[in-house]
Amino acid sequence: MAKITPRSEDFSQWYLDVLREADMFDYAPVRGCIVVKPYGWTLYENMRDSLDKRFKDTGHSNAAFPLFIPMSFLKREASHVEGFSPELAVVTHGGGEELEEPLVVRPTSETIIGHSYAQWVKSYRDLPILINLWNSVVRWEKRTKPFLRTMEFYWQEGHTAHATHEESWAEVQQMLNVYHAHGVEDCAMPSVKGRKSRNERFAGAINTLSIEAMMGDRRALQAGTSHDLGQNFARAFDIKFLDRDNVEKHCWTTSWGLSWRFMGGMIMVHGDDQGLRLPPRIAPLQAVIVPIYKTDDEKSRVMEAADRIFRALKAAGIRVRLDDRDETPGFKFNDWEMRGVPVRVEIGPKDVANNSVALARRDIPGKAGKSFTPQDGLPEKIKALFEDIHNSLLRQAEAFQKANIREANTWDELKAAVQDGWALTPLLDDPAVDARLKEELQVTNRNFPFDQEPGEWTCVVTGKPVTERALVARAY
RNA sequence: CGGGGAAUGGCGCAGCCUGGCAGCGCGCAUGGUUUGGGACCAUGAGGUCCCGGGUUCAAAUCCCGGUUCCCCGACCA
Repeated sequence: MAKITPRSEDFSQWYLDVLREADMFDYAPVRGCIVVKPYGWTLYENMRDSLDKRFKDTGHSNAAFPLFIPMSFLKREASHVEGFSPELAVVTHGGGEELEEPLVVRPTSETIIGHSYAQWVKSYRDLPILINLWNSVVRWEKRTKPFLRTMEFYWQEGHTAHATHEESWAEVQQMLNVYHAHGVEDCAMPSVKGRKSRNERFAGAINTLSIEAMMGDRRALQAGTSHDLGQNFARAFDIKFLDRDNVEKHCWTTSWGLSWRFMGGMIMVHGDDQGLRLPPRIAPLQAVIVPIYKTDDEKSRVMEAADRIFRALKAAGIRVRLDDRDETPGFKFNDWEMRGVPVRVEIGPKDVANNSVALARRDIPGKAGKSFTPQDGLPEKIKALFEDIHNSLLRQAEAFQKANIREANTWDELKAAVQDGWALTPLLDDPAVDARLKEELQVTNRNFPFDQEPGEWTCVVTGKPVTERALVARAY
């Protein structure tokens, strides 16, 4: 009864099968848009909440800005409008009448934020402004895939304004680190921090940083980006302040975003042929209890114990469900495995007699992941198991990533390396170089990783001397 | 937006070529037997055959137009 296509057979189909079987989403009647079902949305909420806490911890506050942006706002920053115009949704009519000025459905909020910041900032005392938005944006995509690329997507966008470039640049780096830590610590998802090539920069930025994660099919996913906007938007929107030296100056602004694509990425990193494997810290359900019985007498004894355990786990703060559905245990095992629940607690008549339970961990399939343990101290044991599972998922993902990044110091080595993995290769930061990678190898420069030894290298495309290497891969 | 595939009950599909009662498996409902890795039997419910037009005595089937999904390319988080 193979409901899920094996990953090795067709990774893309596997991804869609998993989302369906885990009850994450529905297709919507609108092209490129999706309905997120409770299980999928709860997962998103958990990721959102853990990220939101990190934003608050670094001094940011949430706010809300309009969905509609006057077309003229977008046009104020030349490269910004040039970058986004092909994918804008534009409202031309309202209340039955044609609008004097079309309204753009926000593809991102830099411009309308800029308008407000210009009013809010008068003095260096007003800085920095550290604001984050949780919202959805619309980009008219040609080709979509649930969570990874949808026309409307939910995300957060941070927008900050600073008095100096030193300070804004520190913010840009800090938020990239926040994204990376969220991946590693909340989602057990490793990624590579680095600088995007000029060609891959955000429209209107002077520098863009990214974290790149390796999916289960070895393709790269840009999981989060952080932009140094320099003074481009400050100039376009007149965000100026009077500094200590009584000189009027333009602000330095940043923006940084992470979308529900990250969730799709996490699924593609951890999932296996049985379905989802969710990291405990963000899983909608961390544990599920499956009662096992034959007779009514057994049922009453088992359910009594199962309910007691359920209450104990819940009281300990564990997100747990007692699965009392009228299904066979085997069905429930498979069902919760598809949904990626990290820990399963099985309790049957023998366990009631022995004051024990069977614990099964999702990260280790089959009997190998099963163990019998006393009921006493179960909440603590399960919490410890969560840590184990988190670390095990992280280690597996890290090992996979490491094993599939190869050094390539010549064009031929690059060509070979990107067939089934990533290449770390000396590359000149030049749009023409990026273009050639795309044309000839269907790969892109993901980023120039920060964590590398500077050296004397020769660009594999141009033969020119370079001091750093880039990660090159096929990407989502 | 270019090339290729597809849309039939909740899910997966057959039927289409060669027009003639809309089917199968899973799921769902009810009853019974079951239950430590996707149980079984019986009975039953559930359909604008993606949408619109055309051809025909008759269209899931043929023709035209459109929508959506999947895969491969160009663009993006």
